[in-house]
Amino acid sequence: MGRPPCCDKVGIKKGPWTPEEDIILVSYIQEHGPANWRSVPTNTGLLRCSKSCRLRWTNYLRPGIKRGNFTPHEEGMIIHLQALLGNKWAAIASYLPQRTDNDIKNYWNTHLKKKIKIFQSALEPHMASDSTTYQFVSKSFNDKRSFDISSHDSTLRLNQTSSTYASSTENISRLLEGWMRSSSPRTNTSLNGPHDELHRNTGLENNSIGNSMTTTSLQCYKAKADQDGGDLISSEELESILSFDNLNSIAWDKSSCDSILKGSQTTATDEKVIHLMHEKKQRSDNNPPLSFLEKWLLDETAGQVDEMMELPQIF
DNA sequence: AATAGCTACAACCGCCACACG
DNA sequence: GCGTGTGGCGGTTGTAGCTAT
Repeated sequence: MGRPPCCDKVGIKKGPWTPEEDIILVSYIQEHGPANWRSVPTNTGLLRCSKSCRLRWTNYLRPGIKRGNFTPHEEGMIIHLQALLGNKWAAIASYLPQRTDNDIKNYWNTHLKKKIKIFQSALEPHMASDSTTYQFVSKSFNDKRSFDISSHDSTLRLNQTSSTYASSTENISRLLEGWMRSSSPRTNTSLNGPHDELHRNTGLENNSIGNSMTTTSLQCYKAKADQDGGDLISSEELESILSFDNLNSIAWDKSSCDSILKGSQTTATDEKVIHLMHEKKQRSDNNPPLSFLEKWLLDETAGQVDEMMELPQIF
């Protein structure tokens, strides 16, 4: 016997919500809070299923939702995070608190995917065989420090970025937790949340960590290494962890890495991770400036492939 | 003016993970 | 440990509005 539907389909209204329905839903939630969705249709008399009520609230009626055009900054973040995380719209949305996952998903499908596709097709004939669109776009963003991060301070903290980007350590921890879950056998999760778990695993105190993505990578690495039994962590996994730092182009400064590790027991793998980070920085330093590509990607009116044909000149 | 095609986005569907009895 | 209910997520669809012919 299959699972019964979330609600009785008979007599359930579908399609666009009317303003009257919205008012009923909003006033109910204002009174009772956004919980126990199953009881919402019954208690409000709405001829909608609980799921529909929840979606209407989370995607449209919830306070603090920003509507309208995406800014170039938001667009850049979506492109970058999508390249990094894939179609994890909820995770991406956690970095844009004013946008819903549905909004971001729609925007990606209707605007950005197209741009990337055109970009990719224009690029393909001219790209070296080991280059990918992601790497290219990623480098482009990194080189431009496009998320308002100064390129001069090697110990940058995320609170120097705009208010919406990676604005909380919780967001970062959530992201890392997701990675931890998918890349290693499931372990007991913390009673106090993933952030606490990270602190426990790394042995580093919250106030000494700050919001540095570099630090976060190291935390993640150490937690992973601890889970796997010390230094049993592959270069590939390390690279994967370190790729988090592409999020905001935190500078790869060896001295800051050393200071981060100060106070915790330094192992051979610690040295390995620092070495890898150093190498990564050197590679990144050698990348040619690609800012015009970023401009093109972020340009609402872009779309002329002709301009892209200029690409080989810079390679 | 009519209509075919396209675009944007709200809403729906199905699946999954987790909590709970 | 198992079955069930619920909420969350990502993919897809439906449709209103716009544009081109």
